[in-house]
Amino acid sequence: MPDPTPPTPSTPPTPSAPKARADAARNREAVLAAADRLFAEHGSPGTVTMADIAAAAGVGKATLFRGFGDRTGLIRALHETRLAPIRQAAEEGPPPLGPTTPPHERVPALLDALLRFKLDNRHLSLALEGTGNGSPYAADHYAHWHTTLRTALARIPDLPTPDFTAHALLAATRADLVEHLAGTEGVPREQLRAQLAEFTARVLGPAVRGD
Amino acid sequence: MPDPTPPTPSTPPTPSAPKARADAARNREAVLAAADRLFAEHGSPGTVTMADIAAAAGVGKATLFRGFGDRTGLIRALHETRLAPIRQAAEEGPPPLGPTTPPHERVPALLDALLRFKLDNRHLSLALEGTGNGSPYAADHYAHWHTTLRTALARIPDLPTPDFTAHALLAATRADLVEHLAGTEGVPREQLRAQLAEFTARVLGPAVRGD
DNA sequence: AGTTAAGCGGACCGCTGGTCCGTATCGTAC
DNA sequence: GTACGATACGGACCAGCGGTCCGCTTAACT
Repeated sequence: MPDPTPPTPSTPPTPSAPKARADAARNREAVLAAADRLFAEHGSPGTVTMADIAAAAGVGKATLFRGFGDRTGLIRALHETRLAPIRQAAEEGPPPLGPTTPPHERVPALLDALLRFKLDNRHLSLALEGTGNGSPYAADHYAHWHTTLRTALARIPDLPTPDFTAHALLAATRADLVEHLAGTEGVPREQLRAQLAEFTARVLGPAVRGD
Repeated sequence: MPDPTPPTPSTPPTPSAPKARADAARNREAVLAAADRLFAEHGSPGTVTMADIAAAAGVGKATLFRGFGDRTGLIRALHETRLAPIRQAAEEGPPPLGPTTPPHERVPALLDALLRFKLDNRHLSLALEGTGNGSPYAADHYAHWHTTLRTALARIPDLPTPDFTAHALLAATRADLVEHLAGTEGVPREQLRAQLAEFTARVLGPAVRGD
Protein backbone atom coordinates (compact mmCIF):
# COMPACT_ATOMS: atom_id res chain seq x y z
CA MET A 1 0.00 0.00 0.00
CA PRO A 2 2.39 2.73 -1.16
CA ASP A 3 -0.09 5.57 -0.88
CA PRO A 4 0.02 7.22 2.52
CA THR A 5 -0.45 10.71 1.08
CA PRO A 6 -3.11 11.97 -1.32
CA PRO A 7 -1.75 11.35 -4.81
CA THR A 8 -2.68 14.68 -6.34
CA PRO A 9 -2.51 17.57 -3.90
CA SER A 10 -3.14 19.98 -6.72
CA THR A 11 -5.36 22.33 -4.79
CA PRO A 12 -5.87 21.31 -1.19
CA PRO A 13 -9.59 21.28 -0.51
CA THR A 14 -9.21 22.65 2.98
CA PRO A 15 -7.54 26.08 3.11
CA SER A 16 -5.20 24.72 5.76
CA ALA A 17 -2.31 23.90 3.48
CA PRO A 18 -0.47 20.89 4.89
CA LYS A 19 2.87 22.70 4.80
CA ALA A 20 4.37 22.89 1.36
CA ARG A 21 8.07 23.33 0.97
CA ALA A 22 9.19 26.48 -0.76
CA ASP A 23 11.09 24.83 -3.59
CA ALA A 24 8.22 22.46 -4.19
CA ALA A 25 5.80 25.33 -4.66
CA ARG A 26 8.24 27.12 -6.93
CA ASN A 27 8.74 24.04 -9.04
CA ARG A 28 5.03 23.49 -9.24
CA GLU A 29 4.54 26.92 -10.72
CA ALA A 30 7.46 26.46 -13.09
CA VAL A 31 5.99 23.20 -14.34
CA LEU A 32 2.56 24.69 -14.90
CA ALA A 33 4.02 27.65 -16.75
CA ALA A 34 6.25 25.46 -18.91
CA ALA A 35 3.41 23.08 -19.74
CA ASP A 36 1.14 25.93 -20.68
CA ARG A 37 3.74 27.43 -22.93
CA LEU A 38 4.61 24.16 -24.63
CA PHE A 39 1.00 23.24 -25.25
CA ALA A 40 0.42 26.65 -26.72
CA GLU A 41 3.44 26.43 -29.01
CA HIS A 42 2.88 22.97 -30.41
CA GLY A 43 -0.29 22.47 -32.35
CA SER A 44 -1.20 18.99 -31.19
CA PRO A 45 -0.97 18.29 -27.49
CA GLY A 46 0.13 14.77 -28.30
CA THR A 47 3.51 15.98 -29.47
CA VAL A 48 4.34 17.45 -26.07
CA THR A 49 5.89 14.80 -23.87
CA MET A 50 6.34 14.78 -20.13
CA ALA A 51 10.08 14.86 -20.62
CA ASP A 52 9.71 18.00 -22.73
CA ILE A 53 7.77 19.73 -20.01
CA ALA A 54 10.22 18.69 -17.34
CA ALA A 55 13.15 19.95 -19.38
CA ALA A 56 11.42 23.24 -20.19
CA ALA A 57 10.62 23.76 -16.53
CA GLY A 58 14.17 22.90 -15.53
CA VAL A 59 13.16 20.04 -13.26
CA GLY A 60 13.43 16.29 -13.31
CA LYS A 61 10.70 14.10 -14.68
CA ALA A 62 9.96 12.64 -11.27
CA THR A 63 8.99 16.09 -10.05
CA LEU A 64 6.16 16.18 -12.56
CA PHE A 65 4.78 12.86 -11.51
CA ARG A 66 5.26 13.54 -7.81
CA GLY A 67 3.36 16.78 -8.03
CA PHE A 68 0.57 15.80 -10.36
CA GLY A 69 0.28 12.03 -10.29
CA ASP A 70 0.27 11.48 -14.01
CA ARG A 71 -0.11 13.24 -17.32
CA THR A 72 -3.83 13.66 -16.92
CA GLY A 73 -3.38 15.13 -13.47
CA LEU A 74 -0.99 17.75 -14.76
CA ILE A 75 -3.30 18.80 -17.55
CA ARG A 76 -6.26 18.86 -15.23
CA ALA A 77 -4.43 21.03 -12.73
CA LEU A 78 -3.41 23.44 -15.45
CA HIS A 79 -6.88 23.55 -16.86
CA GLU A 80 -8.45 24.06 -13.48
CA THR A 81 -6.15 26.97 -12.74
CA ARG A 82 -7.05 28.77 -15.92
CA LEU A 83 -10.74 28.09 -15.73
CA ALA A 84 -11.13 29.03 -12.08
CA PRO A 85 -12.26 32.62 -12.69
CA ILE A 86 -15.06 31.57 -14.98
CA ARG A 87 -16.05 28.80 -12.67
CA GLN A 88 -16.25 31.17 -9.78
CA ALA A 89 -18.18 33.73 -11.78
CA ALA A 90 -20.69 31.04 -12.62
CA GLU A 91 -20.99 29.93 -9.03
CA GLU A 92 -21.36 33.16 -7.17
CA GLY A 93 -20.76 36.02 -9.54
CA PRO A 94 -23.13 38.68 -10.80
CA PRO A 95 -25.31 38.27 -13.88
CA PRO A 96 -25.20 37.17 -16.56
CA LEU A 97 -23.12 34.21 -15.34
CA GLY A 98 -24.16 34.04 -11.70
CA PRO A 99 -26.97 31.91 -10.35
CA THR A 100 -29.37 34.78 -9.89
CA THR A 101 -29.71 35.24 -13.63
CA PRO A 102 -32.93 33.96 -15.19
CA PRO A 103 -32.23 30.80 -17.14
CA HIS A 104 -33.09 32.11 -20.57
CA GLU A 105 -30.26 34.51 -20.18
CA ARG A 106 -27.90 32.48 -18.06
CA VAL A 107 -27.72 29.32 -20.15
CA PRO A 108 -26.50 31.12 -23.28
CA ALA A 109 -24.13 33.15 -21.14
CA LEU A 110 -22.62 30.04 -19.60
CA LEU A 111 -22.18 28.35 -22.95
CA ASP A 112 -20.71 31.47 -24.47
CA ALA A 113 -18.25 31.80 -21.62
CA LEU A 114 -17.23 28.20 -22.10
CA LEU A 115 -16.87 28.67 -25.82
CA ARG A 116 -14.78 31.80 -25.41
CA PHE A 117 -12.57 29.98 -22.95
CA LYS A 118 -12.02 27.14 -25.35
CA LEU A 119 -11.28 29.56 -28.14
CA ASP A 120 -8.77 31.38 -25.98
CA ASN A 121 -7.20 28.19 -24.65
CA ARG A 122 -7.67 25.83 -27.52
CA HIS A 123 -4.48 23.91 -26.94
CA LEU A 124 -5.25 23.43 -23.27
CA SER A 125 -8.82 22.30 -23.71
CA LEU A 126 -7.74 20.01 -26.47
CA ALA A 127 -5.10 18.48 -24.26
CA LEU A 128 -7.63 18.01 -21.49
CA GLU A 129 -10.32 16.32 -23.51
CA GLY A 130 -7.89 14.44 -25.69
CA THR A 131 -6.18 12.84 -22.74
CA GLY A 132 -6.94 9.60 -24.48
CA ASN A 133 -7.27 7.09 -21.71
CA GLY A 134 -10.22 8.42 -19.74
CA SER A 135 -13.29 9.92 -21.35
CA PRO A 136 -13.92 13.59 -20.62
CA TYR A 137 -17.12 12.61 -18.88
CA ALA A 138 -15.26 10.97 -16.06
CA ALA A 139 -13.62 14.19 -14.93
CA ASP A 140 -15.48 15.95 -12.15
CA HIS A 141 -14.80 19.13 -14.04
CA TYR A 142 -17.39 18.00 -16.54
CA ALA A 143 -19.80 16.95 -13.84
CA HIS A 144 -19.61 20.43 -12.40
CA TRP A 145 -20.60 22.21 -15.59
CA HIS A 146 -23.21 19.66 -16.36
CA THR A 147 -24.84 20.13 -12.99
CA THR A 148 -24.72 23.90 -13.29
CA LEU A 149 -26.28 23.83 -16.70
CA ARG A 150 -28.89 21.25 -15.81
CA THR A 151 -29.96 23.20 -12.79
CA ALA A 152 -30.45 26.30 -14.87
CA LEU A 153 -32.29 24.37 -17.57
CA ALA A 154 -34.58 22.78 -15.03
CA ARG A 155 -36.01 26.20 -14.29
CA ILE A 156 -37.24 26.56 -17.83
CA PRO A 157 -40.82 25.42 -18.19
CA ASP A 158 -41.75 22.95 -20.92
CA LEU A 159 -38.21 21.68 -21.22
CA PRO A 160 -38.73 17.99 -20.54
CA THR A 161 -35.18 16.66 -20.44
CA PRO A 162 -32.80 19.10 -18.74
CA ASP A 163 -30.28 16.39 -18.02
CA PHE A 164 -29.82 15.26 -21.58
CA THR A 165 -30.19 18.78 -22.90
CA ALA A 166 -27.31 19.90 -20.73
CA HIS A 167 -25.16 17.10 -22.11
CA ALA A 168 -26.10 17.91 -25.67
CA LEU A 169 -25.45 21.63 -25.30
CA LEU A 170 -22.09 20.99 -23.69
CA ALA A 171 -21.26 18.61 -26.51
CA ALA A 172 -21.67 21.49 -28.92
CA THR A 173 -18.74 23.22 -27.27
CA ARG A 174 -16.35 20.28 -27.20
CA ALA A 175 -12.76 21.22 -27.65
CA ASP A 176 -12.09 19.19 -30.75
CA LEU A 177 -15.20 20.52 -32.44
CA VAL A 178 -14.20 24.07 -31.58
CA GLU A 179 -10.73 23.38 -32.84
CA HIS A 180 -12.11 21.93 -36.05
CA LEU A 181 -14.38 24.87 -36.71
CA ALA A 182 -12.18 27.72 -35.55
CA GLY A 183 -8.90 26.16 -36.60
CA THR A 184 -9.27 23.86 -39.57
CA GLU A 185 -12.36 25.44 -41.10
CA GLY A 186 -11.38 28.97 -40.20
CA VAL A 187 -14.76 30.07 -38.89
CA PRO A 188 -14.30 33.50 -37.31
CA ARG A 189 -14.67 33.80 -33.61
CA GLU A 190 -17.71 36.04 -33.57
CA GLN A 191 -19.49 33.96 -36.12
CA LEU A 192 -18.97 30.83 -34.10
CA ARG A 193 -20.27 32.55 -30.99
CA ALA A 194 -23.31 33.75 -32.87
CA GLN A 195 -24.01 30.29 -34.21
CA LEU A 196 -23.79 28.71 -30.81
CA ALA A 197 -26.05 31.41 -29.40
CA GLU A 198 -28.54 30.84 -32.18
CA PHE A 199 -28.49 27.10 -31.61
CA THR A 200 -28.90 27.52 -27.89
CA ALA A 201 -31.82 29.89 -28.30
CA ARG A 202 -33.51 27.37 -30.53
CA VAL A 203 -33.11 24.65 -27.96
CA LEU A 204 -34.38 26.81 -25.12
CA GLY A 205 -37.41 27.91 -27.01
CA PRO A 206 -39.02 31.32 -26.75
CA ALA A 207 -38.66 33.16 -23.50
CA VAL A 208 -41.85 33.51 -21.57
CA ARG A 209 -41.39 37.19 -21.06
CA GLY A 210 -39.41 40.03 -22.64
CA ASP A 211 -36.33 38.72 -20.87
CA MET B 1 9.96 7.83 -51.67
CA PRO B 2 9.11 4.36 -50.37
CA ASP B 3 5.48 4.45 -51.33
CA PRO B 4 4.84 2.96 -54.76
CA THR B 5 1.60 1.30 -53.67
CA PRO B 6 -1.41 2.85 -51.94
CA PRO B 7 -0.76 2.47 -48.22
CA THR B 8 -4.24 1.44 -47.16
CA PRO B 9 -6.06 -0.61 -49.77
CA SER B 10 -8.85 -1.29 -47.32
CA THR B 11 -11.64 -1.07 -49.84
CA PRO B 12 -10.46 -0.56 -53.38
CA PRO B 13 -12.37 2.39 -54.82
CA THR B 14 -12.74 0.82 -58.22
CA PRO B 15 -14.61 -2.48 -58.19
CA SER B 16 -11.81 -3.99 -60.27
CA ALA B 17 -9.97 -5.65 -57.41
CA PRO B 18 -6.25 -5.59 -58.20
CA LYS B 19 -5.87 -9.32 -57.64
CA ALA B 20 -5.83 -10.28 -53.99
CA ARG B 21 -4.18 -13.44 -52.93
CA ALA B 22 -6.43 -15.96 -51.23
CA ASP B 23 -4.53 -16.17 -47.98
CA ALA B 24 -4.36 -12.39 -47.78
CA ALA B 25 -8.10 -12.09 -48.05
CA ARG B 26 -8.59 -14.82 -45.48
CA ASN B 27 -6.21 -13.13 -43.08
CA ARG B 28 -7.92 -9.81 -43.57
CA GLU B 29 -11.23 -11.28 -42.50
CA ALA B 30 -9.63 -13.07 -39.57
CA VAL B 31 -8.08 -9.82 -38.38
CA LEU B 32 -11.32 -7.89 -38.63
CA ALA B 33 -13.20 -10.60 -36.78
CA ALA B 34 -10.58 -10.84 -34.06
CA ALA B 35 -10.43 -7.10 -33.62
CA ASP B 36 -14.18 -6.84 -33.38
CA ARG B 37 -14.31 -9.57 -30.78
CA LEU B 38 -11.49 -8.14 -28.69
CA PHE B 39 -12.91 -4.64 -28.70
CA ALA B 40 -16.26 -6.03 -27.65
CA GLU B 41 -14.78 -8.07 -24.83
CA HIS B 42 -12.56 -5.45 -23.28
CA GLY B 43 -14.30 -2.41 -21.94
CA SER B 44 -11.82 0.24 -22.96
CA PRO B 45 -10.46 0.07 -26.49
CA GLY B 46 -7.16 1.38 -25.20
CA THR B 47 -6.42 -1.92 -23.50
CA VAL B 48 -6.52 -3.83 -26.78
CA THR B 49 -3.10 -3.74 -28.42
CA MET B 50 -2.16 -4.51 -31.97
CA ALA B 51 -0.19 -7.49 -30.77
CA ASP B 52 -3.30 -8.81 -29.04
CA ILE B 53 -5.31 -8.57 -32.23
CA ALA B 54 -2.58 -10.22 -34.26
CA ALA B 55 -2.31 -13.07 -31.78
CA ALA B 56 -6.08 -13.53 -31.62
CA ALA B 57 -6.27 -13.63 -35.39
CA GLY B 58 -3.39 -16.07 -35.58
CA VAL B 59 -1.26 -13.84 -37.78
CA GLY B 60 1.90 -11.82 -37.38
CA LYS B 61 1.85 -8.20 -36.39
CA ALA B 62 3.20 -7.12 -39.75
CA THR B 63 0.11 -8.53 -41.41
CA LEU B 64 -2.03 -6.06 -39.53
CA PHE B 65 0.04 -3.10 -40.57
CA ARG B 66 0.43 -4.30 -44.12
CA GLY B 67 -3.29 -4.66 -44.54
CA PHE B 68 -4.50 -1.58 -42.74
CA GLY B 69 -1.64 0.87 -42.55
CA ASP B 70 -1.85 1.61 -38.86
CA ARG B 71 -4.08 1.23 -35.85
CA THR B 72 -6.44 3.95 -36.98
CA GLY B 73 -6.74 2.35 -40.39
CA LEU B 74 -7.75 -0.97 -38.89
CA ILE B 75 -10.39 0.58 -36.70
CA ARG B 76 -11.69 2.68 -39.54
CA ALA B 77 -11.95 -0.34 -41.82
CA LEU B 78 -13.82 -2.27 -39.17
CA HIS B 79 -16.12 0.61 -38.47
CA GLU B 80 -16.80 1.24 -42.10
CA THR B 81 -17.71 -2.40 -42.64
CA ARG B 82 -20.25 -2.40 -39.87
CA LEU B 83 -21.73 0.99 -40.69
CA ALA B 84 -22.04 0.38 -44.42
CA PRO B 85 -25.70 -0.73 -44.37
CA ILE B 86 -26.84 2.38 -42.55
CA ARG B 87 -24.73 4.55 -44.75
CA GLN B 88 -26.22 3.05 -47.84
CA ALA B 89 -29.73 3.33 -46.47
CA ALA B 90 -29.12 7.00 -45.88
CA GLU B 91 -27.74 7.52 -49.34
CA GLU B 92 -30.22 5.76 -51.52
CA GLY B 93 -32.63 3.84 -49.35
CA PRO B 94 -36.35 4.32 -48.82
CA PRO B 95 -37.78 6.64 -46.18
CA PRO B 96 -37.32 7.45 -43.42
CA LEU B 97 -33.55 7.38 -43.96
CA GLY B 98 -33.33 7.97 -47.70
CA PRO B 99 -32.94 11.34 -49.33
CA THR B 100 -36.51 11.57 -50.50
CA THR B 101 -37.77 11.92 -46.95
CA PRO B 102 -38.85 15.42 -45.90
CA PRO B 103 -36.24 16.90 -43.56
CA HIS B 104 -38.43 17.15 -40.49
CA GLU B 105 -38.69 13.42 -40.58
CA ARG B 106 -35.33 12.52 -42.04
CA VAL B 107 -33.08 14.40 -39.66
CA PRO B 108 -34.43 12.67 -36.54
CA ALA B 109 -34.33 9.37 -38.39
CA LEU B 110 -30.70 9.82 -39.32
CA LEU B 111 -29.70 10.77 -35.81
CA ASP B 112 -31.67 7.93 -34.33
CA ALA B 113 -30.04 5.47 -36.69
CA LEU B 114 -26.65 6.79 -35.70
CA LEU B 115 -27.51 6.59 -32.03
CA ARG B 116 -28.77 3.03 -32.35
CA PHE B 117 -25.62 2.06 -34.17
CA LYS B 118 -23.46 3.52 -31.44
CA LEU B 119 -25.51 1.79 -28.80
CA ASP B 120 -25.17 -1.51 -30.62
CA ASN B 121 -21.47 -1.04 -31.34
CA ARG B 122 -20.35 1.00 -28.41
CA HIS B 123 -16.89 -0.50 -28.20
CA LEU B 124 -16.26 0.03 -31.86
CA SER B 125 -17.45 3.61 -32.01
CA LEU B 126 -15.50 4.37 -28.90
CA ALA B 127 -12.37 2.92 -30.44
CA LEU B 128 -12.91 4.94 -33.58
CA GLU B 129 -13.43 8.31 -31.95
CA GLY B 130 -10.93 7.66 -29.22
CA THR B 131 -8.14 6.94 -31.64
CA GLY B 132 -6.26 9.59 -29.76
CA ASN B 133 -3.95 11.06 -32.34
CA GLY B 134 -6.33 12.51 -34.89
CA SER B 135 -9.56 14.24 -33.99
CA PRO B 136 -12.73 12.53 -35.17
CA TYR B 137 -13.43 15.51 -37.36
CA ALA B 138 -10.54 14.71 -39.63
CA ALA B 139 -12.00 11.38 -40.73
CA ASP B 140 -13.97 11.60 -43.94
CA HIS B 141 -16.49 9.35 -42.29
CA TYR B 142 -17.49 12.35 -40.21
CA ALA B 143 -17.51 14.65 -43.20
CA HIS B 144 -19.94 12.32 -44.90
CA TRP B 145 -22.51 12.38 -42.12
CA HIS B 146 -22.07 16.05 -41.61
CA THR B 147 -22.75 16.76 -45.25
CA THR B 148 -25.76 14.50 -45.30
CA LEU B 149 -27.23 16.12 -42.24
CA ARG B 150 -26.43 19.64 -43.35
CA THR B 151 -28.06 19.07 -46.69
CA ALA B 152 -31.21 17.87 -45.03
CA LEU B 153 -31.18 20.74 -42.56
CA ALA B 154 -30.73 23.27 -45.32
CA ARG B 155 -34.14 22.35 -46.63
CA ILE B 156 -35.78 23.48 -43.42
CA PRO B 157 -36.94 27.07 -43.63
CA ASP B 158 -35.98 29.53 -40.91
CA LEU B 159 -33.02 27.45 -39.84
CA PRO B 160 -30.22 29.95 -40.26
CA THR B 161 -27.12 27.84 -39.55
CA PRO B 162 -27.46 24.36 -41.02
CA ASP B 163 -23.72 23.83 -40.98
CA PHE B 164 -23.20 24.46 -37.30
CA THR B 165 -26.50 22.82 -36.42
CA ALA B 166 -25.38 19.65 -38.13
CA HIS B 167 -22.17 19.67 -36.11
CA ALA B 168 -24.00 20.30 -32.88
CA LEU B 169 -26.56 17.58 -33.47
CA LEU B 170 -23.87 15.09 -34.36
CA ALA B 171 -22.00 16.07 -31.22
CA ALA B 172 -25.00 14.96 -29.22
CA THR B 173 -24.43 11.41 -30.46
CA ARG B 174 -20.71 11.21 -29.80
CA ALA B 175 -19.53 7.81 -28.78
CA ASP B 176 -18.09 8.74 -25.43
CA LEU B 177 -21.23 10.63 -24.48
CA VAL B 178 -23.37 7.68 -25.47
CA GLU B 179 -21.08 5.40 -23.53
CA HIS B 180 -21.28 7.67 -20.52
CA LEU B 181 -25.06 7.84 -20.56
CA ALA B 182 -25.90 4.30 -21.55
CA GLY B 183 -22.99 2.68 -19.77
CA THR B 184 -21.90 4.61 -16.72
CA GLU B 185 -25.19 6.31 -15.96
CA GLY B 186 -27.32 3.38 -16.98
CA VAL B 187 -29.86 5.33 -18.99
CA PRO B 188 -32.08 2.80 -20.76
CA ARG B 189 -31.85 2.57 -24.48
CA GLU B 190 -35.35 3.70 -25.29
CA GLN B 191 -35.15 6.61 -22.92
CA LEU B 192 -31.97 7.81 -24.52
CA ARG B 193 -33.51 7.55 -27.96
CA ALA B 194 -36.53 9.48 -26.80
CA GLN B 195 -34.38 12.20 -25.30
CA LEU B 196 -32.36 12.61 -28.44
CA ALA B 197 -35.54 12.74 -30.49
CA GLU B 198 -37.00 15.35 -28.18
CA PHE B 199 -33.87 17.43 -28.38
CA THR B 200 -33.74 17.16 -32.13
CA ALA B 201 -37.35 18.17 -32.49
CA ARG B 202 -36.71 21.22 -30.39
CA VAL B 203 -33.80 22.23 -32.58
CA LEU B 204 -35.72 21.72 -35.79
CA GLY B 205 -38.67 23.71 -34.60
CA PRO B 206 -42.27 22.99 -35.50
CA ALA B 207 -42.96 21.36 -38.80
CA VAL B 208 -44.63 23.61 -41.29
CA ARG B 209 -47.27 21.09 -42.14
CA GLY B 210 -48.62 17.82 -40.84
CA ASP B 211 -45.45 16.29 -42.21
C1' DA C 1 7.52 -29.13 -61.51
C1' DG C 2 9.44 -24.68 -61.94
C1' DT C 3 9.40 -19.90 -61.40
C1' DT C 4 8.19 -15.60 -59.43
C1' DA C 5 6.51 -12.32 -56.69
C1' DA C 6 3.21 -11.46 -53.13
C1' DG C 7 2.63 -12.46 -48.53
C1' DC C 8 4.23 -13.84 -44.12
C1' DG C 9 5.87 -13.47 -39.08
C1' DG C 10 8.35 -12.33 -35.20
C1' DA C 11 12.65 -10.16 -33.87
C1' DC C 12 13.63 -5.62 -33.62
C1' DC C 13 13.51 -0.32 -32.97
C1' DG C 14 12.38 4.27 -31.07
C1' DC C 15 9.80 6.44 -27.93
C1' DT C 16 6.56 7.12 -24.28
C1' DG C 17 4.53 7.36 -19.54
C1' DG C 18 5.81 6.14 -15.21
C1' DT C 19 9.08 4.43 -11.15
C1' DC C 20 13.27 4.02 -7.99
C1' DC C 21 16.56 5.38 -4.89
C1' DG C 22 20.85 7.71 -3.60
C1' DT C 23 21.56 12.57 -2.94
C1' DA C 24 20.79 17.55 -2.08
C1' DT C 25 18.04 20.88 0.02
C1' DC C 26 14.65 22.91 3.16
C1' DG C 27 12.85 23.99 7.70
C1' DT C 28 13.50 23.84 12.47
C1' DA C 29 15.37 23.28 17.17
C1' DC C 30 19.02 24.50 19.71
C1' DG D 1 25.32 29.25 13.30
C1' DT D 2 24.95 24.50 13.30
C1' DA D 3 23.13 20.00 13.48
C1' DC D 4 19.60 17.03 12.08
C1' DG D 5 15.33 14.84 10.33
C1' DA D 6 12.08 15.19 6.85
C1' DT D 7 11.02 16.29 2.32
C1' DA D 8 11.82 16.92 -2.34
C1' DC D 9 14.95 16.28 -6.18
C1' DG D 10 16.58 14.21 -10.67
C1' DG D 11 18.08 11.28 -14.10
C1' DA D 12 18.97 6.45 -14.84
C1' DC D 13 15.90 2.98 -15.42
C1' DC D 14 11.82 -0.03 -16.79
C1' DA D 15 7.84 -2.08 -19.28
C1' DG D 16 4.93 -1.76 -23.04
C1' DC D 17 3.33 0.41 -27.08
C1' DG D 18 2.90 1.30 -32.30
C1' DG D 19 5.34 0.49 -36.20
C1' DT D 20 9.31 -1.52 -39.40
C1' DC D 21 12.61 -4.94 -41.54
C1' DC D 22 14.07 -8.78 -43.89
C1' DG D 23 14.89 -13.70 -44.67
C1' DC D 24 11.60 -17.33 -45.50
C1' DT D 25 7.11 -19.44 -47.13
C1' DT D 26 3.57 -20.23 -50.27
C1' DA D 27 -0.06 -19.10 -53.60
C1' DA D 28 -0.72 -18.58 -58.46
C1' DC D 29 0.25 -19.24 -63.10
C1' DT D 30 2.60 -21.90 -66.91
